[in-house]
Parts: sequence; C-alpha cells; structure tokens
Amino acid sequence: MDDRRKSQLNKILVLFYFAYRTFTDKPDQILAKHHLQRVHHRILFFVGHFPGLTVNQLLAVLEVSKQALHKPLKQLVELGFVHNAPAERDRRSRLLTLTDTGEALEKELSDAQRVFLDQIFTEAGTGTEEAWVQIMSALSQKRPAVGFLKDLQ
Amino acid sequence: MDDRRKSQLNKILVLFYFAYRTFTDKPDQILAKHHLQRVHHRILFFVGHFPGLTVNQLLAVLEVSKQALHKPLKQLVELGFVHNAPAERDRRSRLLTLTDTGEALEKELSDAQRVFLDQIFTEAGTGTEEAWVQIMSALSQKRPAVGFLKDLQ
DNA sequence: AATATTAAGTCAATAACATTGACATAAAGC
DNA sequence: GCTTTATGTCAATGTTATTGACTTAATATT
Repeated sequence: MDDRRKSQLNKILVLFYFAYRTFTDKPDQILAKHHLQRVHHRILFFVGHFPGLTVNQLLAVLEVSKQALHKPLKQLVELGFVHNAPAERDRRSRLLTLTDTGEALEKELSDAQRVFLDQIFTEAGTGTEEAWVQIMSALSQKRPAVGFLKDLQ
Repeated sequence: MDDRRKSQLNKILVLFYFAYRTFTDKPDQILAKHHLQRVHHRILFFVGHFPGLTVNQLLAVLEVSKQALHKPLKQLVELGFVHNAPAERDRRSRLLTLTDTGEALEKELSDAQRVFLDQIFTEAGTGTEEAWVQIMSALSQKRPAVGFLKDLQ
C-alpha cells in the first residue's frame, strides 16, 4: 500500500468515525430527554422492525449478555414501550413487541435518522446511494450473521 | 416519504449499525490484548495523525470532558505510547505526540482497518469509493467542525 | 506589578454500567 | 423422571462517566 493510498484510507477512517457520530447524534438527544440511552434505541429499533423477536434473538443481534440487556429491557417494559408475551408454540420463549407508545418513540428516533439520511442521499448524485449500500453491505456481511436478519425489508 | 422509501432507509439504518460494528471489531480485539479500550485507539489515532495536538484540541475532537480523557490519556503516557511536552510558544499548553511504540501500536490498530476497507473498496466497482466518501463527508460536515481537521491529508 | 485568565492536571463523591457467577422458574424434549 | 432450554433475577465486583472543586504554572490584561 503506497503512501498516497494510505493517506486516502486515513481520511476514510476519520470520515467513518465522524459520520457515525453524526448518525447517532439526534436520536441520542431525543433519548436523553426521556432519560434513556442508545441501547434503548437499539432495543426499540430491532423489536420494532422484527416484531415477535425473542429475548435470545435480541441478545444475539445486539451481542450483549443477558445481564447487560436485563436492565434496559426491563425499563422499556415498565415504561410501557415494550410488550412481552409467551410464544404460543413454545411458552418458554417470550416474544417482544412494541406498544403504541413504543411505536411512537421508535418512530421519533428512527425518523430523525431516516430524514437526515434521505436528505444526504437526495443531495448526492444518482447511483451514490447504491454505491454506499454496496460498501456497507459488504462490511456488514463480514461478521457472524443472525438468521432472522435476512428477512429485513 | 412513501413506504417503499422508508423500508429502504430502514435497511440503511441497519447497515450503518452493523458496518460500524465490523469497522471497530478488529481494533477492539487488538486493544483487548493490551487491556486497552476504544478510547485509547481514538487518542492514538488523532495524536498520530495530528502530532503536536494539544490536550484541549484532543478534548474538542473527541467531545469528551477533561476528566473523562484524563485516565486513558494518563495510561497511554505511563505505558510509553504517548509523549507530552510543553509547547514552545505557550508553555501552558502541552503538545501530544506518539512515541515509537505508540506509532507501532497505532499502526497495528489502524492497519487492521485500512487493509479491511481497502479490500472492500477494491472488490467494489469503480467510483464506489468516491460515492461512499461523498456521503460520509456530507454526514461528517453536519456537525461542529474542529479547526485543525481541515489539515487532514 | 498586581490581577485575571487560560491550559493542564488531579482528586473525591456519586452515579451509571458492565461482568461474572449463581440461582430460580417454567416449559419442552428425551 | 431427568435434562435441557429460555427467561428472569440477584449480588458482588470492577470499571467508567459525571460533576464539582481545587492547584499549579504560564500568559494576558490593566
């Protein structure tokens, strides 16, 4: 790798860092008003987009321990954002869904990001979004896959 | 925003989350072997790429409090990775630089990311990298700028 | 020269969070 | 019946973040 390439890649490392921080900025601010943190957003996001997710699946996708998930998940249930019911087939596992207020909060948080990103992609030229998605998909696939994620649409 | 667009943007939110996690994965593993964390990498990265950075500038770019930076920075100095000398013009401020071993560790950490990203960009088609950089630059610029960052090369 | 300001370093109290290990319950599977 | 699985919880410990305060040294202001 020559110096010129290395320098370009360094620029890319900085961009990734700052871009991700911008990406999490607005939701973090909204969460703070509710005295919640980023982990709560992640829970709301994945439960919202994969309703009926079990606790174990949520642990797998977030890559955290059961004990680490316990507190924020319990808070979301107690605050009435997340609902938790035994599965019919296997009543040991519990299916997570969002309540109406949970849907509303998740929408508020993710809308901030969707509107933001939509604006950026619209301002960029044709094909830019496809290219970005291609790169980020390649990066995402370089990690252990979680089965149900392929249902994402 | 129609449902189809919203669905595409949801996919993008997931990609951003997982791609960033892949991005930080290898450095995190290397850091763990040294009993260090991501904040140490950030310090090493910015000190390495902006030698002579002052403590205040580092605080600004990382957006953390002086007290939060204190411990990890002190550790890096005590471990001999970072050097800390009074500035000539204004001897109150102290200029941070990497030692030789600090350079080596920073290189090890960032190389993991550079090699990884270089591979992804190479595998993607022509123009893909430029598009990715365009999007991430736009995102990065949507946040308070830190003066010296424009020197980035 | 005296005073104020700035940069940096540190300490202490508190709160928040993660980690490990253990244990309990209920439901399924064998 | 015995074992395994999914979940929930607790406690102890360690780590990290946050807030506020204070100190030192150097520089700027008046």
